[in-house]
Amino acid sequence: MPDALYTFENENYKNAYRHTTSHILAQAVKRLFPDTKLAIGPAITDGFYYDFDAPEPFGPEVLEQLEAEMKKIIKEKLPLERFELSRDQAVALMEERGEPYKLELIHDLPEDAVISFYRQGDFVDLCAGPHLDSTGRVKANAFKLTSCTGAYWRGDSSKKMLQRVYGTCFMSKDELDAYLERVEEAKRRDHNKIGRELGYFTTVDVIGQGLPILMPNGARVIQLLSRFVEDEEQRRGYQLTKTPFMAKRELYKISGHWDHYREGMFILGDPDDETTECFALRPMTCPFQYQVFLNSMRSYRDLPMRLGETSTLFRNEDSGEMHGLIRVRQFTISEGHLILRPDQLEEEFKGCLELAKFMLETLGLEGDCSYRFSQWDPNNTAKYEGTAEQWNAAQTLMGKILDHLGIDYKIGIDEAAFYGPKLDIQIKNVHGKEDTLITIQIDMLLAEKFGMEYVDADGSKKRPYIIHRTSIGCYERTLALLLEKYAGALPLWLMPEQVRVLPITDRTADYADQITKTLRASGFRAETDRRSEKIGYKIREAQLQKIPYMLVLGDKEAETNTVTVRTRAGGDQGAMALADFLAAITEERDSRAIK
RNA sequence: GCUGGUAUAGCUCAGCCGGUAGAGCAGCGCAUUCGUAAUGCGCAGGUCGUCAGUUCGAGUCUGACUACCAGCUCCA
Repeated sequence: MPDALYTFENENYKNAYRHTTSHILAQAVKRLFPDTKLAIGPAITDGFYYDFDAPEPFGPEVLEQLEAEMKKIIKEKLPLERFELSRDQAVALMEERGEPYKLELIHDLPEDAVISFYRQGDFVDLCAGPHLDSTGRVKANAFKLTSCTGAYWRGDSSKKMLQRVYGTCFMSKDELDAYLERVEEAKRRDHNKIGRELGYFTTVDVIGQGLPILMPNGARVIQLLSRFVEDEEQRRGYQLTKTPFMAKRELYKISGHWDHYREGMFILGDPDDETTECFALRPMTCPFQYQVFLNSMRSYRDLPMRLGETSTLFRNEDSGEMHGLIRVRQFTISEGHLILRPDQLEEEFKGCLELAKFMLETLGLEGDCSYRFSQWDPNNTAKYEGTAEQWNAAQTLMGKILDHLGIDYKIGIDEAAFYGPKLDIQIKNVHGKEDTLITIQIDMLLAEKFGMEYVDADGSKKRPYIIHRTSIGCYERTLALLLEKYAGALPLWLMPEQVRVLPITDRTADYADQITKTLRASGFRAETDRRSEKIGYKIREAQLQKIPYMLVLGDKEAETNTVTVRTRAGGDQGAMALADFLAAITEERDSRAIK
């Protein structure tokens, strides 16, 4: 039998190994805290977890005690034995052992399901398996319990919150250490850390949760990104709009937001008093941009109408949801709506996708993204507008387009917008948590609600289709992911400060200023560091700030009218004529090169 | 919203059993004029997140609130 069978290269073996470790954890918990009830404990991407209903939450000290107990269980080399029971026997066993969560799981199994258990010593768990044959197979020095947090039973926030213990395990201590080091390295790139340290954003208690202040560096990057998007959209036939940040409640009643999204909106006024005016800050741009289309009678010749807006939105997220720049209550998005004839849908959808891909490629993020076809949940229709027929039609159409375009996607049930299915472009942050960066949505419902129509070639009035889309997503989130991707060393064209000019002595400070002036005249963001500090000190500071280019200027350079170039990644590059340096960085900037 | 954790100078962190606040870095001043990741000396900087409570006395103990972090749930 090939050795690879019993390594982590074998996905099945890895999962069985980690799943068995989770059982060892559960056994340790039962030994130390016998009143604890068991929920579930699967293997996951980076390890495993087990959910418990424990009388007391597990703190860090308890995790250490549990690790010690787990080592004992490993040493005992307990064999894992599988056995099957009839439904009645299974229920009786779990009742006897006092495991209400397991009883609920058994109850939900299909009538004809095989009900299997695994036993290791005094510990028995309802489990489909598979497992290793002995607890002794798990390496006692290559596992770690990483955290304990809350998690809802069955992922349902209306159900009880349990204690979830996360852990990881490998087949050697070296692999465990390497994994833990990777996690630490990822944390060092966390935008929430470096974004604050490097002056991209901050938060302030008195302003409130989810309302970050963009500092000069962050504001600059977002300005550069939004200019880039607006120019690119203009090139691709978009018209620019600028619509209000708020509207009367009546607008949201038409769009359906009042019924489906009220909890997510900031409302100004008493929403229940119909005798007074009530406003709400906009959580989306759609109903506002539709007014542009509605402004006059539209011909089939006017379509497609592509509307773009750098649009600030407000969403009243629950208090625990905010995270750095990734999840906030006010954000600005590259929003747009395309109003179309049905025959234009596929072509325009493709155009939106090409634009999104162009943006992602330019930023260097494309390789980190995955696609999700977000559909409604036919069992949860209250969340959605429209009929099953309308949803099926929209989703079938979208599925066809995605297949034509050869998009490799996974399906997300109950992930749709309330008005239609979405293609979400997903990306993971440094913690491995996935968020939507870009979304393209087909909407066959709102045009009807707003009475949008165009006059077709035969003179009859027709209902247009609408695509909702972003091209680069929302700027705050995109900035966060860029900071993480590049650990703060953004591509030259996006760097808030592109060149730092460093005179070695006061004698060359004026020459340095002259160079800075020339660079600025060519549109570069450059600063002179005129302080009376040693060159090593100035370089260190510029390096820590990830400045792409440093120009080190001493008497030699001033005399020969040259600049000595240092790059943040490559160190000293030697002396050259300013014109040559300028030509090189102009090319790098204008091509939006990723270095 | 839920679970757990955290909150001391701009930043990173000390501060014991409750007795009135400490360091390094950053900042400012002076000296230094230096060739590729930290020059030296000095100065200044804090209603210990906020509000209550216990106590002769609270950074330290208790409660509520606010914000931040991780996870859950929810979402761009």
